[in-house]
Amino acid sequence: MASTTVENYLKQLYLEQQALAGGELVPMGRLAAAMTVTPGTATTMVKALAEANLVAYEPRTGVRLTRAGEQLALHVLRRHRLVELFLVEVLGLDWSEVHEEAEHLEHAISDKVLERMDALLNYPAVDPHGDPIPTAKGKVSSPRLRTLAQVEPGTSARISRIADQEAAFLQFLRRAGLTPGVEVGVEARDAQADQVKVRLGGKPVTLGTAAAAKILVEEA
Amino acid sequence: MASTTVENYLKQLYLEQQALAGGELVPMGRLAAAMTVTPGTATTMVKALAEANLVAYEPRTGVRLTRAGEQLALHVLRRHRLVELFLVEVLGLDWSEVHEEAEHLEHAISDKVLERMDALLNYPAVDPHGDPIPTAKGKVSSPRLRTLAQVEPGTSARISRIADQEAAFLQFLRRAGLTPGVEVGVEARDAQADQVKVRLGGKPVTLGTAAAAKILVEEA
DNA sequence: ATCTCCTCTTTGAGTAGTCAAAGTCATTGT
DNA sequence: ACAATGACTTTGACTACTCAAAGAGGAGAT
Repeated sequence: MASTTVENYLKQLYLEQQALAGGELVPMGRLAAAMTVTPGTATTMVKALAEANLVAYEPRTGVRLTRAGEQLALHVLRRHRLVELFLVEVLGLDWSEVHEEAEHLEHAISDKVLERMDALLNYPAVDPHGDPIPTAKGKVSSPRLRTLAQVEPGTSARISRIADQEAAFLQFLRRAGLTPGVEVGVEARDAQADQVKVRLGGKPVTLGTAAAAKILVEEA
Repeated sequence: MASTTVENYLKQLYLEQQALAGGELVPMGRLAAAMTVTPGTATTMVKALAEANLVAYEPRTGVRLTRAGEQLALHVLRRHRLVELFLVEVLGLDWSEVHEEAEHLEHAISDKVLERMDALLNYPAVDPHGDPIPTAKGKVSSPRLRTLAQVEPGTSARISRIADQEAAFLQFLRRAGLTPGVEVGVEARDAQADQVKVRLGGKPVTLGTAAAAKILVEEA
């Protein structure tokens, strides 16, 4: 069985790979930063993961999950995201706090309990942040989404996913009403002022480009 | 924060202390057996716990929880038992399998989640096996109960608690209908044949003394 | 009174994960 | 072309937990 630590490395590696999009290798520095360990620690760990055939490692270049590693990572992610939704839907916790909780629970939940939660939640497709929940078989749907910063002014879009788990950011979004499912109209975009102006249900909201880039949308 | 390992030692020590009843020290051998580690490992660990003022340790005699250690143990036990009940009541798991699940979850649940579960379950007093759930403040009610093996033939009693978490034993009890809350009449007791005959709702059941001793009852 | 046995403790060693700091390598700028 | 820079790897060391095996202590049997 994979230890909690191994599960975390694989999960983080999966997320970094996604962030890189293309088939590139994840540089060690990124992985080390994501895991908040020193680079030496990441190197040591990755060598062990490569030994176990969970990753392919190119020294001084980077690292990538093998199929086996990816399956394991997706299983961890499935637990994480189902737990998050469960905490919100069943226990009534706030959107902004479930990520931290799930970070621990994802390693302690058996498959049996996981499938019960899945059934109780009626086999949901996405977690409270709009992130897709991998299936038990390890499949994820990941539609290509644009960010709110890329939407042409004058058009509107539906928020589908938040690409940041920071509690403070999520609390801001909830207060602003910028939650998955909500329809927003983009009014103006100003690269110089680093701003995007949107309108939701009549109310205007101004966001920095960096914040808008963390809000993924489907265009109408 | 106490590690998972430390939490388990404290919890097990609490349970062993209870089993001993009197104020005696728990011998190292018992603790080592309960933790399924070698005696040397238990000695090492107990010395570390004593250093942290969680236990009082008398070399070659035994070990006992300090007040601080007991509070921590009760907090772990509270998590364990609330989780068990939650798994049965909310996720519909079987009585016999929740102990194992809770064994892992008890270390991953935050206070916030715990209190939500407590509220959702309407502040229960006992877990699915009839074991009392300590309060958040660390109080436990432990009424003096007799075992089914001690009940006088001719009288009847109500099952209140099962002092064994073995899945196979619990499955047997469920099939036999010997679950907490059930009223049984004791018909005969035979020390020589090592048997207790009971009747529940008309049906007769015969148990060995050892099994009957693991069923705690309130007498009518 | 002492021998025996069993229980407990000590010692030496190993695994998993981590860091600090020294060493190596490739790229980048001149 | 080559020195400087920054990213990565290596090395040595530490913590937490564990076991196997050798050593010590005490309680009962003779």
